[in-house]
Amino acid sequence: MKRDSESGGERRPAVVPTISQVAKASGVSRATVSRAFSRPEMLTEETVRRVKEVADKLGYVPNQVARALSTGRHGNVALIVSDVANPFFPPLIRAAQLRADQAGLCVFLGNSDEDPAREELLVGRFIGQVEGLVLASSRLDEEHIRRHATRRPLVLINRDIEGITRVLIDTAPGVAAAIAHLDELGHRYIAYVSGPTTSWSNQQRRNAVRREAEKRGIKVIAVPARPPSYDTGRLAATQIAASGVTAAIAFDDLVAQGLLAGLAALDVEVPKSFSVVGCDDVLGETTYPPLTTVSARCADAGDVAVGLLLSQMNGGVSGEIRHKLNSHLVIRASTGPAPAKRRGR
Amino acid sequence: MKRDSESGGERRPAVVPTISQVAKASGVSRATVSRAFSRPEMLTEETVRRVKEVADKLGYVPNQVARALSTGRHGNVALIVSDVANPFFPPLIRAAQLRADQAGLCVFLGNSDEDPAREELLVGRFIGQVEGLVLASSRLDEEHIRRHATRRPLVLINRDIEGITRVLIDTAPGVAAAIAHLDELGHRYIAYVSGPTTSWSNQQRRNAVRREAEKRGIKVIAVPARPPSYDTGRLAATQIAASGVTAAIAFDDLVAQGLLAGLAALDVEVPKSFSVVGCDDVLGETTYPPLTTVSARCADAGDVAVGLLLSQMNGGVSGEIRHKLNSHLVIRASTGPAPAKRRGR
DNA sequence: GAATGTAATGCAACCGGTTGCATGTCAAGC
DNA sequence: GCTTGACATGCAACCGGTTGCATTACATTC
Repeated sequence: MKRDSESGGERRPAVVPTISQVAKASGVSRATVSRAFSRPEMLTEETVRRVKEVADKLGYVPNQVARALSTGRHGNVALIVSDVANPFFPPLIRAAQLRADQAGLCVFLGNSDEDPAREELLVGRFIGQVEGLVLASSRLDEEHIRRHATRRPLVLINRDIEGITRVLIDTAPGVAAAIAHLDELGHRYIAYVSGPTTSWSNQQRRNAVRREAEKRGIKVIAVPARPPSYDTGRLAATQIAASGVTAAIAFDDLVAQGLLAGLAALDVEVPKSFSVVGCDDVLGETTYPPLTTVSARCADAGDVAVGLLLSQMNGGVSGEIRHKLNSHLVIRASTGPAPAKRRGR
Repeated sequence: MKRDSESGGERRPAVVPTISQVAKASGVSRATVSRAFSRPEMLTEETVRRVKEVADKLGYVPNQVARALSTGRHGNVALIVSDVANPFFPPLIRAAQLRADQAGLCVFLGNSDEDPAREELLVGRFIGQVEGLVLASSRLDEEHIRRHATRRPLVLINRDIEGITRVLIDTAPGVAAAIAHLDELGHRYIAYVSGPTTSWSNQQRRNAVRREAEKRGIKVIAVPARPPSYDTGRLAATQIAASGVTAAIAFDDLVAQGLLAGLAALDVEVPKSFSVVGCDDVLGETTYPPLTTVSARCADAGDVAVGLLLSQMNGGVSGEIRHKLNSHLVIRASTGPAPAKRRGR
């Protein structure tokens, strides 16, 4: 009763009851109250019931910070990404959140803005209050990452460092399928619109394109779009249209989308006279025309990474884990038969 | 010297030195070490220098959790959004992060998935370890929000509750400008493609459309797209094309983009025979054709919200704040003169 | 040279939980 | 009836910082 706030007064922040108040009010020791919440099996059912009842009435809720101080378990994890605003990340973030939520964990989000120094700063701020870290597309150098990994369980996404748990989105199969798809459509001369040279993903994609094209006797040229974005993709259109290729595979969907726009501006019709393939499948059907792309399951990466982190936090996994996520080609409407006049160049 | 890790051994998690170890190593009391970091002006320069030097050598870094326990300042804030994956939010999140970073704060991100119960759960988990909260497009009922606001500084985005600090993206001016723009182009009969009825933004936009259209003698019909998304926008195209209107204003860019796709599928040319206006300006020029839209400065909302939160956390602001962010129309290529045959319906 | 004031540092309690160990209670076993 | 053990609970130290107050050292003033 006394807790019902009368309409009107009561402006100061409602004071949160502590374990001591619950102890006094229910006539037991602080230790017993603590155990009623964290180790109820040690107590009589009756005691637990009584304590919880009193706690409820008082509005008591255990203080996470205090608990963390004595146990070292904060119930928090950190997720650091290179750019929240890149459409690749939101689904990943969302999935990671979901998984963490299910485990009752809170997640800190960090945005490194592609800057290693910033990323290092964030790790420093987080590491004291989290039980584990996920670094997505980390730009830190290997030495730093290794050091952090000795302090806390740490999982990498799309970064391949031996000895550290990592989940890698393996776009090679999807890219290979894309080349095969273009081959079947009669394209014999294509372009790879490449992303950041330091990016693991870009290296992997570029290599997959080269390998598969060579196998099929398809000629490939590389055209840069750096940093990868809608704008750089659009700018690449001129060079690509002039090169004589009949199709292009872009580093990611954003670049592909820019390329579509650039081609449209040059009156190159897609897919009638030119084919475009994206990568990541983060734009769905929202491009015009809907983009044929390598679906990279970026959401799964977030989910799996947090899952691995959890098992590392609990079990203390033995041995390193290198989790590969598969990819596949999604065919939409931006690819079509190579135009006759250009076929075989 | 003894701390230099020999290359080789040393596999166990590097133990973090505590204030006591620094105290012993530098021959001062724990209190002095503490002050060297949090109140250096109380100490001799010489002492501060010595202590910090030792601390550096040991790799000491103050434990945030312990500090929070005794001071109540955790250095954390929480940001809860209704859907990370909605393109409206990433720029907002990014800006909020940036602002928090500058203040040395860590940010928890929560994703309510449009579910009030989930949102409530998240708030409960966060509130014990943050100094303040930002709720963007909160789906909680007013009573809950008020209660949380008594416990911690709290700022709302796009939610208008009297007495609680809030930042509102005022799209009315931009929407009015859009109607004026359509009016000038000769459109006399248009559609509003509406979003969630419970959304403050939707109510505001719908009202602005009605008011301005009425003022200009333009006839408006409402067509729902719920939940607002690319798909519902696309589906709305049929009904809209059949209605005889010559232009549509969509609840947000995503819906507008879907509408563009739907119209294209019906062979309705935009902007030649139909005009489309979006809202939020989160897609930039990436649609085809580039979308005329009401630019809503969603990034600013994140920045301002955290700014207000900070001042509330520090100063304890007096009086309520209702911060409005302006909007303006960005004209791109999805709007054009009303087709003659339809003009004047 | 003693009294006074001020600045630098130390002592110890405190924040709100957790947990190893000691204590107390009660029932079963001999 | 006394020993033994299992179980429930309490005591008190601890996690790693912060901070009010006491103490010490030193400079200033008369």
